[in-house]
Amino acid sequence: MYFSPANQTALKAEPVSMPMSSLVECNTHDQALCTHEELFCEGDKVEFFYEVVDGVLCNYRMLLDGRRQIISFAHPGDLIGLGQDGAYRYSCEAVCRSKVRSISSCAVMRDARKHAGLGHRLLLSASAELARMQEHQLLLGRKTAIEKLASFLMMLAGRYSRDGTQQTYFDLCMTRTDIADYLGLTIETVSRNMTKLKHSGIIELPEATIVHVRDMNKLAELASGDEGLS
Amino acid sequence: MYFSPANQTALKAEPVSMPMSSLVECNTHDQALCTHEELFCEGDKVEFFYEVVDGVLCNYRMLLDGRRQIISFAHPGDLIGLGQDGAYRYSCEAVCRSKVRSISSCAVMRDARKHAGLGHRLLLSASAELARMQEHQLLLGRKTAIEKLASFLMMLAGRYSRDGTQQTYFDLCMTRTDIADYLGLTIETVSRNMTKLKHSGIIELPEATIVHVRDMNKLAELASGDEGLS
DNA sequence: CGAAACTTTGATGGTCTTCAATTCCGGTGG
DNA sequence: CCACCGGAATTGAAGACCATCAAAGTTTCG
Repeated sequence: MYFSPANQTALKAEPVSMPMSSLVECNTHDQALCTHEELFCEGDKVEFFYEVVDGVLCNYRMLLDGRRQIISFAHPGDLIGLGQDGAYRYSCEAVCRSKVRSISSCAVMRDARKHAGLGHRLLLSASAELARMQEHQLLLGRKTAIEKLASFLMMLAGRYSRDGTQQTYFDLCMTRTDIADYLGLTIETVSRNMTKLKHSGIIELPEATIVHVRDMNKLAELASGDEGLS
Repeated sequence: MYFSPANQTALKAEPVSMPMSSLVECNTHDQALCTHEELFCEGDKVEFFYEVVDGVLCNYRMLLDGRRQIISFAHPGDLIGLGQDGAYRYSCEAVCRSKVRSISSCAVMRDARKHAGLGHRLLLSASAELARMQEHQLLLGRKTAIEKLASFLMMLAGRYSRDGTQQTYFDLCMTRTDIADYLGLTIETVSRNMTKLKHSGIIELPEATIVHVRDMNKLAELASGDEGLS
């Protein structure tokens, strides 16, 4: 059986060749959101797609009793709202001050029929999304708390990468609650394991939401799940 | 906040209007697989897409130490292998005797550029897949063992539905190991909770892999997570 | 029939959750 | 400037749920 050398690769941001908005012939509208502001809600009618310009948003689903699962985070360049027909199947809110560009979903679907390029771009976006979700499912179903956290930090390091190299110093831009709801854990477990990573020298935490990765290899090992914390 | 009346709807098989194979101008090839036979492996070069003709297959990812997470099951009419570029990002094997129709992936991508219909069909397939995966993530991250199992049975009841109504009597077509690896549990936990469902009168188990749902409403309540087992 | 694979059931233990209290941090107003 | 406040994070103690280990029962199939 063959395993890709680095399971994390699928999590890296796929470089977006061109802003979506420039491929569609219609007006776009920029919108600023403050922390925890809702972009749309599960069940809302789909009228727009959104391209993240700045900040971070999260797509999430909830159970009736309030349990929440964050499906994915959307970073600058990411598209939000693809693959919906009719009504959104999840909610979306900003996890920090953010900016999005809204694009008429009708216009996109109309143009997708005419221009093969746009259709292809949509399919690529959907593919990237699928890959990230598969990685996330493996994490949710089979990784331990510390492996989940390590994987999460690796993902962010990849997402915030500049010219292909992972970032070792970045702002999480979110609370422990957001992290917990993404990893299927509680805030206490996230906090405890963050402390473990700190005490083992793998990361530093200048502030609660600012991470400095000191040992990316060890972090990657932990994330891949084939090694525990010594 | 709005919640769709039944969270399970997204899990129902989206009726496939037309077999994929009839939309592509190329030779197709039917292939029979026996239980646990591999269709392809993570890392393999993508040369074909597959349309399930009969049986059930599973897409899965593994960690180095053998932990396995089943990403999705593929039932008749489902497509396998979409959204890959270059190499498969997961492995695929038959969970029971199955038949698949292989279609050249090059031919599909070529035709997708020419025929808007095919491109649209692919996008729809990808959308349906995304919806199912979101549901699955909520399950993996936030549901209890019994809720997971109830959700799983609801999904199968929807997938095996005839003319829109859920099936109350069906064959799981898979072992406890497969179920456990799909739900992020162990076989023992699956077995214990299957017994709980049986003892509470919600289901009957004529055989280990054959389920007869006696109380679909109660099962749905359990699956939605807003009610425990009395 | 007999062996192997699968399932069920029991006993025990570990990981993560829950509940609770304290600390930390940013912002506000005295 | 500092006390005060509220939200977030951390830390501790106890408990629940699920995993692990082990053994017996069941089914399948040569």
